[in-house]
Amino acid sequence: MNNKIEISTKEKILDVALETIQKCGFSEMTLQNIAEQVGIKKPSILYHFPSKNAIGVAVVKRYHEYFKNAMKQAMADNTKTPWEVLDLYFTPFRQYSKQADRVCLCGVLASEYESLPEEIKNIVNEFFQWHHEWIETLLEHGQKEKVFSFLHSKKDLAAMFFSALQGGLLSARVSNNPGEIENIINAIQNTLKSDH
Amino acid sequence: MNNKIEISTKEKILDVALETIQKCGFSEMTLQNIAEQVGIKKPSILYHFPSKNAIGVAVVKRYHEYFKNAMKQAMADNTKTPWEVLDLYFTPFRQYSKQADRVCLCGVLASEYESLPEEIKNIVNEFFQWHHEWIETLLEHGQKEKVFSFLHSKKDLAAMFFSALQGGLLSARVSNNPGEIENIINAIQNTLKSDH
DNA sequence: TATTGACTACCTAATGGTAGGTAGCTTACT
DNA sequence: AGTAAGCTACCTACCATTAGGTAGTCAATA
Repeated sequence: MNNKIEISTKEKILDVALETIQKCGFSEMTLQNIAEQVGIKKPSILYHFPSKNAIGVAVVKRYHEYFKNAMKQAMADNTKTPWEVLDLYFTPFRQYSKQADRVCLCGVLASEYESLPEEIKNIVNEFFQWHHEWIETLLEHGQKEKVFSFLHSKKDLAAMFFSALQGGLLSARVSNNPGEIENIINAIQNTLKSDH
Repeated sequence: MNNKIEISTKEKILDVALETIQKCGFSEMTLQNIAEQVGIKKPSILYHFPSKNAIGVAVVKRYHEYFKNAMKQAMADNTKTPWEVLDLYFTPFRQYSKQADRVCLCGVLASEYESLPEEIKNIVNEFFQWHHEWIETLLEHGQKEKVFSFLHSKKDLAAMFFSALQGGLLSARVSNNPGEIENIINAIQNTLKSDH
């Protein structure tokens, strides 16, 4: 019996690719580098994926799906308060920030947007849209249940919160201050308690 | 007499380099591309700058100086209210957003931070720090003069505002919605009017 | 024995950068 | 004033390296 969880080469490639893009961007991600980190030779990468772009597409799709699934679960759980759901939403941002040198994948891709292949652009676009809408939905939910209280439009707030998280990760890394994302999270939470 | 404002080749190189980085990132900026856009050949670029990295350094320095000077002027002008100074601060963000395909130079560089030469990292770091501090100073100033009113700590707010602007530019470009930065600006302004 | 997953060897294009040369303008000296 | 030296701003030609990607091979496995 093999107790180890076998991670397929394909998954390993995606893991390494994700990390590389989060650290240095898509255009700095090279097949050679991935190969070395995975422990195989460059052409073997192209056995698992037809091209570099295809790796990019797979990474972003998987990333996006992760968020969607995690939040779908959180929303489905009726025992969770909006505050708890919100906190769960912060989790990956907190995690990446803690690693200090990683930021949101789609934040990076948004930075090099104009040079991305069309297919990746589209997923990044969907990612941004989905997050805006999801936050808006959560705000609405929390407002109805009278746990969130805020003054501005849900749309403006959702835009600001998501943008602040994206920018916050960048700022935390540049300043080498992983705790900075907590400042952002504090500010977001306080904005939703503006009934004093 | 020559009425035309002569832009030196050196300045032209920096202009093109700035635009390219804002659109596609530092690692996508190539000497070949710059040369074509400036209208000279690749090796001539290296007559004006010793290396690609040196171009990067010069671009970021100039960019940072621009902000510092503009805000120094605005602060020195005593006829300007904090609201007006804040609005002036938003100007470049509005401008880049309007062009739809450009975002903040240092936002992009923050995205590819881990692959940047040390010298550029340092300036980007300074840039972020300067903006955080500058916003904090403005908030303090506006609070003292009782034109801004807000609930959270100045530090948290400054972090959130700056990060939101950075992220907002990314979001606006990805969503192809230049107006999105206005949502962010609205949310920021409203947060400073929380006395109702 | 057919398939899977890796390999070696190689290709073309593009990258940052170098070497060496040249037309045209300034400056300095006789 | 004429000319020689030197500088400026560009050029062509080239180099080593690396990029993504291809062709063909080989060994283990099911």
